Amino acid sequence: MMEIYRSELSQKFVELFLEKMEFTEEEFSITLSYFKREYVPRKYFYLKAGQISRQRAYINKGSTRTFTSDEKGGEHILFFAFEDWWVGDLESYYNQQPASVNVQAMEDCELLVISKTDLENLWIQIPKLKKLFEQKEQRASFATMHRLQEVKSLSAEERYQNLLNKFPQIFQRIPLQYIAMYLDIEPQSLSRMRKRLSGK
Amino acid sequence: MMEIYRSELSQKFVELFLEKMEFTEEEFSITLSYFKREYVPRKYFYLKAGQISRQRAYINKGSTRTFTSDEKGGEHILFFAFEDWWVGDLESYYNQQPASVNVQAMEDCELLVISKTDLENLWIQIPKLKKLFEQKEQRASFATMHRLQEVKSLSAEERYQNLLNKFPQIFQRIPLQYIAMYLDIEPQSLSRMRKRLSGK
DNA sequence: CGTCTATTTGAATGTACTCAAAAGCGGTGG
DNA sequence: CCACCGCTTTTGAGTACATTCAAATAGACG
Repeated sequence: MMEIYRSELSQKFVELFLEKMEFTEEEFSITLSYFKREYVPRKYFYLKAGQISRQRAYINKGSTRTFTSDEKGGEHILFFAFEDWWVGDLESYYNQQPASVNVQAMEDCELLVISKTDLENLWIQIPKLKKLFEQKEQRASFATMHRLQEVKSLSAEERYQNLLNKFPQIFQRIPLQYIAMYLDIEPQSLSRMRKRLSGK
Repeated sequence: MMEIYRSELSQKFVELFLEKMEFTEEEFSITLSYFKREYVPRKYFYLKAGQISRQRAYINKGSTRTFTSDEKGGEHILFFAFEDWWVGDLESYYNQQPASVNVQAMEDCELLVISKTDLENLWIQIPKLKKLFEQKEQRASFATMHRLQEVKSLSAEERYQNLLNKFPQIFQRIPLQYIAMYLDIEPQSLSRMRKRLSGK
């Protein structure tokens, strides 16, 4: 049995349970015992559209992109995700239906995952855990709404500035062509835009 | 006390509680006693950005648009809503913070509303009611995700076709200029597009 | 019937796109 | 260590399509 050690966990993961949720050490170690580590090397997929998502995943290390493909081969990035984010397709998870999105590692990823059945057992043992996941889902839902509002009301240039404000290091971790997919413009256009704006 | 009579309710509202949720007649009449009617004439606002949403609203009759305004005065429609839909700003409702969206009647609306405090009391009396609202929230969350995916991956023309497929009667109920805001194109462009596509 | 607003049509403009090629960068193996 | 290869980013030029500005038509409502 591959146990997950405390020392290998991100500080945020420990905080989440011990501080924010006020778990006892025992509750935390029970919880931890249900999680498994999953490594996803750069460019590999954690989830492919069409598959059924049977687990929840926490990013302990690395980054991912969640994207859809259109029939013309174009890819459209809905979200990037970094350490301390949860990723997946919740609709696929809850309805056990094919996922509509892909989740691909942008850097080598170490995920902490828990299967649907394990999680359901676990929150019988520790009821307040259910609240935690409901909270996370609500936040994810609000984030999706914010993203929709952003996409609808801001120009590509404004969205680019927003992204840089939120993640100033983004270009160190995510290649330009993917940032272009996030903004829904061509890499050439992003390159020109970047040049134009950096001269200010 | 303005009681709401069964005969004034849309069939869907009755079905929702009596059939889908398997309420008893008593549970249903308790539930109904908490709801109030609210009339919103065409062009009036049910909710304005900046206000705090303190209730949930069910559209018994009419239609609304949920939209954001940008600093240049542009308006961007996130959703239209018709009979049997729930509208509002959930983030504002749950966090008691200013709403980021506007909800405006596109036709004279009759809403069935329940305040946050009433709903909280009600679902102590009838616990399964909480499940219902959680379900509705989850569906709303998935709908937001679908809309985001649509906005990102389809062209204005494809989104127009989608809209027509989902609501063939849309032009009978929603003026062209608002459909243009939904598609994020200018009314002139929609007019030309419509002409072009109708000739097929 | 007249006024106000919404929609349609026309023509000119601009911005992001496409196609194409050059430059930059990273990794591998000689 | 450097030379080569593949891939990413940048730059250039021409094009297409929605936008803007402007005006004409159509519809709604008193």
